[in-house]
Amino acid sequence: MPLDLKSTINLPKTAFPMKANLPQNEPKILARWEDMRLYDRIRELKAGAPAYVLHDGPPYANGPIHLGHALNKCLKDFVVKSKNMAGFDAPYIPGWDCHGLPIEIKVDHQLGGKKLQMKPLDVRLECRKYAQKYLDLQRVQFKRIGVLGRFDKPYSTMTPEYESVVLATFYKFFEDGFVYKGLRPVYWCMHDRTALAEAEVEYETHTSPTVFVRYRMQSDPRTIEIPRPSGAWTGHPPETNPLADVRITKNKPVYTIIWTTTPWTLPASMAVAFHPSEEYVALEAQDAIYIVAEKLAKSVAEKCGFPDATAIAHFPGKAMEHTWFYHPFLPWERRKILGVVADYLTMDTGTGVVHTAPSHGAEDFATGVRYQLDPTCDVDAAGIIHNGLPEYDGLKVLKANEPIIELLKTRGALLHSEKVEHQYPHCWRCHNPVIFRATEQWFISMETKSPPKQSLHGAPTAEMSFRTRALEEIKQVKWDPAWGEERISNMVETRPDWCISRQRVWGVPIAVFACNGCGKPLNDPAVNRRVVEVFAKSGADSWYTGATDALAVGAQCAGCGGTVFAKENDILDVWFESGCSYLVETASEQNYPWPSDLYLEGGDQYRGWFMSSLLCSLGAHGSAPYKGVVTPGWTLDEQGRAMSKSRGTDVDPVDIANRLGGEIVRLWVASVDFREDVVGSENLMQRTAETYRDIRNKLFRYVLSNLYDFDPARHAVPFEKLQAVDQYILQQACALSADVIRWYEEFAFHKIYQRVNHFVIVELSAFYVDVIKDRLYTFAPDSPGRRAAQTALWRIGEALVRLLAPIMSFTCDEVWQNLPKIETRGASVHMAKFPTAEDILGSASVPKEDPQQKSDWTTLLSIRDQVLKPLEEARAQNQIGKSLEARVKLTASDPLYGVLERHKDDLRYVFIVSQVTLEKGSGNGTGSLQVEVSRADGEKCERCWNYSTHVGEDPKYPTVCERCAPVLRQLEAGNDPETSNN
RNA sequence: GGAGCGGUUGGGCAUUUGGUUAAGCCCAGCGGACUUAUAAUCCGCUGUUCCCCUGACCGGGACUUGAGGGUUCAACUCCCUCCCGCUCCGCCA
Repeated sequence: MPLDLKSTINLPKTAFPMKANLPQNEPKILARWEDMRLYDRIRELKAGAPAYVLHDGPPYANGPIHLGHALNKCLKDFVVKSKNMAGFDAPYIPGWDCHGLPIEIKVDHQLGGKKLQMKPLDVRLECRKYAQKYLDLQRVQFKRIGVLGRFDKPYSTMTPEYESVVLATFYKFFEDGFVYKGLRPVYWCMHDRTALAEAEVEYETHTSPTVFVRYRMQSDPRTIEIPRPSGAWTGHPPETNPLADVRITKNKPVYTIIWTTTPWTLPASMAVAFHPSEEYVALEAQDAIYIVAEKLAKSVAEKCGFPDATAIAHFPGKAMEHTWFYHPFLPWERRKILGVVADYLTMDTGTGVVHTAPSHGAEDFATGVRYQLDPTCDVDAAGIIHNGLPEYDGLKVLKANEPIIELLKTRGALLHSEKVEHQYPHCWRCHNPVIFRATEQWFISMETKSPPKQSLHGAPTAEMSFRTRALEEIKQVKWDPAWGEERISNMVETRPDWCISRQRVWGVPIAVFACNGCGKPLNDPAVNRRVVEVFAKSGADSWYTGATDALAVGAQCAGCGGTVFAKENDILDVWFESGCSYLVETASEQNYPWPSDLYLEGGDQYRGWFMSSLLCSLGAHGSAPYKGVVTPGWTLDEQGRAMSKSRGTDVDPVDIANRLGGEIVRLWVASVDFREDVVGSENLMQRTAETYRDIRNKLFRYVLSNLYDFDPARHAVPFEKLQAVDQYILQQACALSADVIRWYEEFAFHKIYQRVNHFVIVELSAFYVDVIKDRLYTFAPDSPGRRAAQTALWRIGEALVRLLAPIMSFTCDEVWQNLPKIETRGASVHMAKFPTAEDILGSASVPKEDPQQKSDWTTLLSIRDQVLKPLEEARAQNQIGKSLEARVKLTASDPLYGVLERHKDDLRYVFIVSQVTLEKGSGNGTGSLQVEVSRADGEKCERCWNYSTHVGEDPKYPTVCERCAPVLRQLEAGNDPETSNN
């Protein structure tokens, strides 16, 4: 009777496809999550659990997502999902930053000239549409790569609720006395008569005149103190003052020489700046002495026409601080020029000395603040100079250059002039050169002491400035990587007062009324509260409708007692808005903790969101809004350079999701060490897809395909009754699980990736699975040996599907649906918890690790390697083909022998050979091992392909071995495999 | 200017809290087994130079973690100097 032996083998069987078809299947899984309201159901499930809040930093809603977004969101998703599975209630509310200049510019472009005729309200409406369009697009894209969160109710900075909290936060600063209005230089377009932000400035080549101008020293050189702290300026006895000596003996006037490309700023010149620590020289020319930087002395002397001048004194720039100079053309009574030091001076061009016009440069302005220089701006919105000498008064700044150069000549102050081509800021819209111009802006002071009613960690703060308090708060936060603390501390230490006003339309207005009488801003808490209420109802647009006009009625100006007010037009810096995000979130989510547990954003946010969130929260709430801050690196291309769309080296995560799968993007994110800059490329995505296939097929598909007849409730074998190798692999899985769970806590996702990959490839696929195939396929379906192997596979599958769910969210949910049904299981893997040791081992009484067993298997695996090698040689000599054709003879001495003896029944399976004999060798204690390979004894069993000397002993089945014959008898007896107890 | 990262075998990614022989995985390459995970799976080889051995292979030994120093009984790991590559933030009179 020809028996179809193959049909009696328990071959793997599964509907879980090898090919994932992720681009097609992921959208279906997403639809299922949506239908079942997965996010909400997790929230319901977690109600009452300890909270863990990762607060989302809002991306800017002005384009499709790029790989940096994907990295950011996937990392957050890993954190949130793993926290949920670790037992926390970890919500995730995504947010969007919707106001601000980039959108307004884009909309301006779209509107073209039309904008000029439009009311602000209508422009705002257009901007809103634009932002909403990209919010919607990004939302779809984030979901596409598997990010799970409250996407149906995200936060957005352009909702009435959000806008009202922003305004309330501003008022809090305002009422607490941190806000002031003051002058500050900004980019200014004379043609469009408007302030420009940095993003609105384009650099174009421009030809400027450059002038070398001498400023005569007014101070008596003998009063100048020359410090010699470190001996760097030795060569002069400490008691003498070289400059004074020179002056006295030579009786020549002393000048310094400045260099500038903007002669028109000279009327606003208030100071000359020297670098404090660079070396300066006094050059003696024919009729004067000139002070310039030593490093530039030679080129200056040549250009200015005294090439033979000799250096008669050396001193650091610091020596010139607090000296006085005459202005080159303004009389002494009208303008006194102060000698100052500034460390931003460079020694590569010019003279090493610059003139300082506080109203026409950011650095100049900062220097001006330090030395209390006059910041008055005599240039009006159209760029016309006022209050000047007749030679240039009433001229536009660029037109004033030539007359001023002439004036310098007449006064004998001009030493040299030429034309130079350089990159100069231009207006993005009209392409005319822009200038720096000091205008009135709103500021939050970094130096204002906090009112006594506020406290910081319970300690009185009356004496601490806002800056100091911020620095103190920074210390309370766990910065990861740790250098972040130093970085943000440096920034807070050195940052100027926060300029929070913008002369723009698309944002939250600085909703303040100004007195018509004296111009003083009205700061009336009652009025402020009324405005917030209107904003909360109708949004910030209400500042531009009539809805808020009457709110100051009845108020009185604190300055002049006036009762008529006008509305301010400036809007708030968008960083102020996004900095309020956690204030907004905690205002609406009552059960949210303060501070949040984690902020996670790129390193560019130290200056941005990390800083503004810190300052806003400090002002409104008295402390930082985060306990921890994690910073991923930047995304680089394969050459290790910043990804660039123009260079074509950018990787589009949505494109990857559509071609390879969102899961591949996620797995890539998990594969990189995100704390450093990360490399992404098509190549790496392809490789990640390979890893994905390994995990999908070698792990999940293999597990599922061997559980088709396994019902855990009936068939699971207790740990004690598993075979040694099953116990071993489960204990390995247990160790893996502990590592993985710990690494989730540390956000060390790349370690999880590596470790899981290793487990799947090396421990499972290349070893365990190979070893148990004989049992799985050839043993009777319900035999204890087969059920034991199935139990191990099942427990591994149950463990890994949970452990990987935060990362491989799609696939794990797919696997979840295919695992044997058990009653306690939720509808999605994302509702489950991480496995415990008990879950994996199936027993609470089994130790997580068995040192004896572990060391035995370490030994056995190393012996396995030593056996595989001679098997390969035998194969090369055509002695055997498959390893089952072999018989292995081991001669070992202790301690190896002891290990082998303990596991002698397992050896043939571990080596996958038909027979193993073991002999004790000489050399006790040396652990020597000899391996001999020969052809297996007996004949090949047609069923299980092992070789046996007992093939054919059962006359009914002449071609099978002693293991297979009873199985066949049983099967043929029609025993239901499910109830058989072979 | 401020902050920071990286340099491991043909390519990519790991590991190394200073200590047994540093190298595991993937890819590419070469060779093989199996056709019972089958549009799969598994196994072996694959750093350099030099030395010993040999007819040749095989085998054995030494060397090797950007360069050079230092600390140490011991350095891939810690420190210093440097080279190369890169990033973010700021500045450019």
